[in-house]
Amino acid sequence: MAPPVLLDLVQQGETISLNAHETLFSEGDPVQHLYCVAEGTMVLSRYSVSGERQIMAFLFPGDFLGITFEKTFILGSETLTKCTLLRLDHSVLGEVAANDPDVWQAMSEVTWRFLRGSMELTFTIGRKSAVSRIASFLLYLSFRQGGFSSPAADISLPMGRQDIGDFLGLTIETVSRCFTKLKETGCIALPSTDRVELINVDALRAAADVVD
Amino acid sequence: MAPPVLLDLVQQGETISLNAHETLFSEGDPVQHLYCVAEGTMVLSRYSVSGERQIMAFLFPGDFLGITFEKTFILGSETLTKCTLLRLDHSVLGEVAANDPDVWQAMSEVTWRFLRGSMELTFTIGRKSAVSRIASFLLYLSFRQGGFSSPAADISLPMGRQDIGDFLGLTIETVSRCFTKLKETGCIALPSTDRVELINVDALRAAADVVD
DNA sequence: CGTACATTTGACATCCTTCAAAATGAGTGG
DNA sequence: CCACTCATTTTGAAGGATGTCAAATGTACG
Repeated sequence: MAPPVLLDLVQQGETISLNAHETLFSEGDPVQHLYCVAEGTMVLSRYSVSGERQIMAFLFPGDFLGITFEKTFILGSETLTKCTLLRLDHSVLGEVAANDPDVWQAMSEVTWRFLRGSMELTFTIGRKSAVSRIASFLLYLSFRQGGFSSPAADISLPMGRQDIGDFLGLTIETVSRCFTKLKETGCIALPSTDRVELINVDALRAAADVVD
Repeated sequence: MAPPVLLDLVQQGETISLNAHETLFSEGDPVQHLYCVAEGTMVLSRYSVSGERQIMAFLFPGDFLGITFEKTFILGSETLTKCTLLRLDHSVLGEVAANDPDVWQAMSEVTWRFLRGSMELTFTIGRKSAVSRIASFLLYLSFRQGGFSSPAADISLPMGRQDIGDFLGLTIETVSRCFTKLKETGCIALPSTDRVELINVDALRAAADVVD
């Protein structure tokens, strides 16, 4: 899934470790490194003046951070769990990219994947009810954790309810109520607070309004 | 604002004209051309299975369409007004880009600008009230129409209330009510249905929750 | 076992939507 | 130039979905 060219590159860099709920960089920090998540889960987010957080993306192993042509980060990044990351100096990336069009290609590919995700999120938040948003989110996690050919039926939730709410534009209470509702309607089971089993995927897809 | 390299390129192509409310391309169509809006206003949008429209961006003169590495469009495009566009075959773009890193650079720049806009929209829809969304939207138009150094105080609305609603995740009624509310609070004046005057920009900024 | 924190549930308020009707505005023919 | 018609916008009233506030339950960790 992740472009091999970039993986190769980033594996030449250093490995860094972070604990859960640490900040890797903040909005406005100068862009110095290209990162790749090796283990753990992170978020990219933006805060309003009043301190509200909008999570723009969840990042899982294989995802990149810092693929940008901006001088400063327009999003902040925090860990949700313990994480290990691969890090490459941006100047090195620049040098390599100047001589290797494949690197440009790969960077564009990653950027476009991110853009698609961003538009998907806009669509989800703009046009869907709370239950639909949660259902969509669970299907998204299912794909991310199992791959597109074999979506996972047993999902882990490395993020808390607050994080999910900050992603989908909902409050924790609403998130919780929607989980309960999906459980009651037989779409999912909740064996524990950080785990979801997809019981009836068709019904879940219908709830997410992605019927085809 | 628009990268000169791309403008030069696209000016070598053909000029096409469209009437108001025509479709330039639809979601899923093969990407064959790079377009640049010369005159008029357009939208990029996506439809849900139930036929609801989410507008992802408004396009004004100088904006590009079809800067993508995908084979097919992931968004559809429609005109709001009479438009003229400059069109360049994508194969030509590919050839030039292969030899000229400046073109890649410019394309990335445009992509990132679009991405920033997309995240701005996510933030607006996810975290703001109806009035805040409308206020933010008006400030956005003010910048687009006057430039960042001299935002316009007299704004034209080439889009209808439905379009604004489809952009901000609101109904036409709510959009209308918010306009009325902003008028009543002295932030704006509505000399006609497609025109807005910014009376009290500070108050509007406060309403938009972008105080700094 | 006990504390601290996250999640769930409940009751109520609020905002936005929905449905319906009135007002406004643009285009057309008399 | 004025009346007529159609589409769009505005306004009103009522309902519903989500947010807010508060309490209870559940879970992790010392």
